[in-house]
Amino acid sequence: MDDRSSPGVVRPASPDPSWDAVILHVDMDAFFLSVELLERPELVGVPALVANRGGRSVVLSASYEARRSGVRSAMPLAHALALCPGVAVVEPRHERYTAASRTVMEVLGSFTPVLEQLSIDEAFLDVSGARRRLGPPARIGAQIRERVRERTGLPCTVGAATTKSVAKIASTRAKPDGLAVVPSAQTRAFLDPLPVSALWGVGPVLHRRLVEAGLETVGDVAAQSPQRMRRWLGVNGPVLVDLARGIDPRPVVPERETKSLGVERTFDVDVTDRDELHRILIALSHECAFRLRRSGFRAGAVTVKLKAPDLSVRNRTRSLTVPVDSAGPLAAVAEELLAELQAARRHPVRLLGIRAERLSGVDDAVQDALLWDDERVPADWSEADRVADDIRRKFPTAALRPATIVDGRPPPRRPDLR
DNA sequence: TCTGGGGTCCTCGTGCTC
DNA sequence: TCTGGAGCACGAGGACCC
Repeated sequence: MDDRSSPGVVRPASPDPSWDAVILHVDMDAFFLSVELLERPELVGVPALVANRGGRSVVLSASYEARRSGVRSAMPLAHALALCPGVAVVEPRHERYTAASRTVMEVLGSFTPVLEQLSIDEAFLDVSGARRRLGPPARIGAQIRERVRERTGLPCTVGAATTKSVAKIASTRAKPDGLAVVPSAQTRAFLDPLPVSALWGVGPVLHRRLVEAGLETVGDVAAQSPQRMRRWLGVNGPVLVDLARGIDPRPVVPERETKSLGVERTFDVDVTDRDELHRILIALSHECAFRLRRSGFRAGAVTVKLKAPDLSVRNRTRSLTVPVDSAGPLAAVAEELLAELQAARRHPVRLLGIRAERLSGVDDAVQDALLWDDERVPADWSEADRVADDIRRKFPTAALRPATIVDGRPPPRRPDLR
């Protein structure tokens, strides 16, 4: 979901674009909004965006008409409304996006099994094994765009190159609804004039450092010696030079291991009340635990995240002796961490989050638990959790919550925390 | 106009063990 | 017994991605 303009895009000059651009990057255009437009045709062609209506919400996805007014993803909604006063605001419906994403990935999987899903709306494909069957990468890219639109009604952009990094840059420059092919022979000519911010991994901080050092284009970085860049930027220095030269050995990896799983909430008004924070933390723990169980994971560590009104963030992590997937033990550790964070520095809370880390499969976790002596194993919450999960599956909209977070009941505070 | 939520990866400091 | 260095694990924080 990027809208940068597309100077420098190398498009196939002949019906047989280079055979070697076998890495394809497929990126859906303004994905969330495009899904909404399927049911809201009256918004086609007008400035529109997807965002929650909360006081501190940000733009999740914006139409290209809205982007012409300066609206961008991740921009505060208030800012977007000021830039584009008549813009239509659509509330997000994440279940629709997940379903659409599943269909898109099915389509992509029909072209090659070597498919790496990067996020809900983009993926890499390695089509080196599909060329004999389907033709050169440019033709495969065109077929993908056609098939995705047939099956879902959604537009997408495809970038093809010899590496993941260049394929991704190519699709970004070809948006929206485009196709760009960068054969190996044209890689340097394509990359050199681009701003250095086009490189994957160059965010605002590194961008500022590079520009201050006079390195404004990708070509500037490519001309540096890897040794000098290592001295300056550490191990990432030579990697950056390689990326700037179009060198990126990372393969397309079909399976990506989940490392952590978290839930966080930003409040419309900063929270100062301890009981309120306690209730929110319990609710977040239940949400996190539900997602752990649904994904078949247990957590080996818990992190609590606090954001202050000045936007500074602090985290605190604790390893668990036994991996868990129940809200009870998760919440108990989270409470301790929250108390420690607040003891170190107390302030109104803008955001509170909990993250389950060092994930293991349920079977691995059970094996681990057998090695521990009884008193180190947390109380068995699994039966209550299973019942709650069943109810949640049968009645997704039911408000099943622990008593501590039911409205109007003051939550009991654990005496040993603080 | 003012900065979400869900992630991954890396660096650095610290404490522990050998 | 003490000390210093190496190696490691862990925790905190930051940068980056979509």
